[in-house]
Amino acid sequence: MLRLKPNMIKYSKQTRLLLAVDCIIFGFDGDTLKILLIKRGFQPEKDKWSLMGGFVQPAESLDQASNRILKQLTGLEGVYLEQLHTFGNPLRDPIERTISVTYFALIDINKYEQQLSSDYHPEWFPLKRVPKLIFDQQDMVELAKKRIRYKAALHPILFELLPAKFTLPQLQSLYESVYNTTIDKRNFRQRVLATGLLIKLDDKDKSASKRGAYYYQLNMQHYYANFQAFLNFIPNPGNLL
Amino acid sequence: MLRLKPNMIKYSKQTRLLLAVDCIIFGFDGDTLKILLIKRGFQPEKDKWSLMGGFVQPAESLDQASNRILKQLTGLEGVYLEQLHTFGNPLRDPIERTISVTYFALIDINKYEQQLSSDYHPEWFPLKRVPKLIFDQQDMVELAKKRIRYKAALHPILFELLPAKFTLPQLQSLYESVYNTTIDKRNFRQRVLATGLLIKLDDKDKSASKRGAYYYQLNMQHYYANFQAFLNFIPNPGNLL
DNA sequence: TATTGTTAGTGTATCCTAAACACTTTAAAA
DNA sequence: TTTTAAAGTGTTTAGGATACACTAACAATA
Repeated sequence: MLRLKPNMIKYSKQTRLLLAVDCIIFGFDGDTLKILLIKRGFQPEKDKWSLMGGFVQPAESLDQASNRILKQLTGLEGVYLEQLHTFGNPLRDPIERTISVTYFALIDINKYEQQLSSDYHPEWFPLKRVPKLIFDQQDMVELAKKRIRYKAALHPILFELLPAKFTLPQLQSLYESVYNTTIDKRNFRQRVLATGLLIKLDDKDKSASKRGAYYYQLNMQHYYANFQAFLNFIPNPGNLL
Repeated sequence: MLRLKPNMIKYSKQTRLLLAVDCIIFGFDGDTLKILLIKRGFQPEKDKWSLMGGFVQPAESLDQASNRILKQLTGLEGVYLEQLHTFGNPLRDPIERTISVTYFALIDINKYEQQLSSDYHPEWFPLKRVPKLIFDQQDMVELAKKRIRYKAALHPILFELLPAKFTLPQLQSLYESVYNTTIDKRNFRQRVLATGLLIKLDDKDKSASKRGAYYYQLNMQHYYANFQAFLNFIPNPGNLL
């Protein structure tokens, strides 16, 4: 295959722009869906609440950049991270035009809490009480909320917010808080167990009740095989691939 | 509100990158779903089949850029255009790192055919016979195919591919070709008409049969109101907003 | 040790939507 | 008039979603 030296040709007349990645990081504390914000460390808007972000470096892909940024703040690797949308309004950053590729992350909030990332003064905010954010980051958060609801209605992504072992009451509470609704316990258990995605364990979580609730874990085989098909809203999901 | 002069502060140490928009343009000729490709007009890969694209200009947003590019090629404005994904692999363009924000467009192929855009030597290719494309554009097309199938299973976007007046056999043929399947005529009509989205007109299209098929048009009120809810795959779609 | 309080866990009847299924109508062309 | 090709139309059946209420476990307390 033909290889060209980097400087043989250039798109010399075109403008070059700054490119950043911003992460909307979701966590679930057992009760409320939250996002993780930091105090911005540099001008402009220094010390204002902001998403965790950073500039894309010359040798890294966008996925790599988002993983690096997420790790910087949370210490976590290999978590669920998905590209959301790219924001490119010319005036969105008052200093200099900057394109922002946004990603949303779903993390196990317990794993995070063991980490230290004090430089950024991070704080979890319930989705209903997100403070004013810089630039157009409000829009980014809104879009991420929509996307997570949309996607979770069709695919089993919410498990990414729970520990490896979780109980059905925990899972139900998660769904209820994502969709801001209540679900009948019996129907919920029936549907979720019918997917074959869960493996019942022998031990119980006794932290939330005297009786204790059985732990479950994901059947990872089924999880990957049925990720597209989860709640069967789409007929013949194979056709969509 | 505070206004800063452009040069007061700059993110001076960061690398700036080229930013392009590429459009995956879908059309339906009554039989097959197709995409519109051009012969690339400059180096590298001059004269190879390529998506229609262009660099983002300093004063335009990403949406504006995609609309400009789409109009350049097709002459069309106000068509369905949706941001798809941003591709930013460092080596995707061998000359110089270029970020590509992709959009997919759904156009009425008949409106297009009246336009002239000979500079680009554009050609329609059935989705199953797309030629080799430059860079990572093959991936872009694959992703766009997935997205259109995914989205059309939940929202009435496929109407954007048809003329304002269309027949039910045409619509069914469109769905069948998007999902590469066959659908029972009676069930299809029942479901589609039950949405209340279609208004039956008095005249018929006699081009495809002796008997002729009644024309329908969209009820635009319902169309916008029910865009999120179309086929009711998602319960309480209001919750998703 | 009996009672109370709180959460976990379970089954069935009903309804509604999706799927399967075949014949009649229309109108031009032969 | 007969033939041909596509348009148009209803009903039955099956399966999944929804509604719904009581029992079990266990610790704390009286």
